[in-house]
Amino acid sequence: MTRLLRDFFARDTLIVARELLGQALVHDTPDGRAAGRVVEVEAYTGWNDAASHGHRGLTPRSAVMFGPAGIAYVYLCYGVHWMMNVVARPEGVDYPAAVLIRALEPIEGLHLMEKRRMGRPRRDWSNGPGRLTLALGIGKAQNLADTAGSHSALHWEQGETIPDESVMRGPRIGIDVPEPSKSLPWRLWVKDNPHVSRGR
DNA sequence: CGTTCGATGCACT
DNA sequence: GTGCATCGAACGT
Repeated sequence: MTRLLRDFFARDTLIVARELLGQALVHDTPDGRAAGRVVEVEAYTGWNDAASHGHRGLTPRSAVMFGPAGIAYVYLCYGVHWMMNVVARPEGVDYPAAVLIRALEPIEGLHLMEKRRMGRPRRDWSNGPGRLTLALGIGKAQNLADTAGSHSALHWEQGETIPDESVMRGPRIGIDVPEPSKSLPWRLWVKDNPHVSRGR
């Protein structure tokens, strides 16, 4: 198994988002290991991205998006759901950027994932940003974790390469559209994969 | 199948 | 005080 290290994340945000498709997100916990293949992501990047938490400048919450690539940005949404991002940006630039992980295909620790998802059907274990964090046991404690460290409990392992013809792109989900930047096609997913989120 | 709507914590104004 | 990068229960087809 080959881990994805700093160099992978220290590149253009859209390149990282594209290449994250097909890679494995792995979390080792006292309960065991659980892992899923990335099948859906969203990029949030740059000063002009009005949908990005970094858009309004550096705040206590968004500071991580201005920091080193490979660090996890985990935050609570709607008071209920934890969302996981990974900081992705070339070195030597100063804008905020991260990739939101929106859906995984379960590949390891299936028993553990089923337990964490309380017996729901397998297809619903990790087909949404708030669901995959439950399935992998990711929460507040993983915010600021270094996913690119060579011994990190939360990390990435090299998976399959998704061919260009299987990569679909469209507007990001759950954001209002008035600002032009919000309709950018920065949601990427694997074509026809049943574990992609439904989107509302 | 589909749609609606309440839950819920916290960063930010 | 306001507004979310959502989910799942509950209801109507």
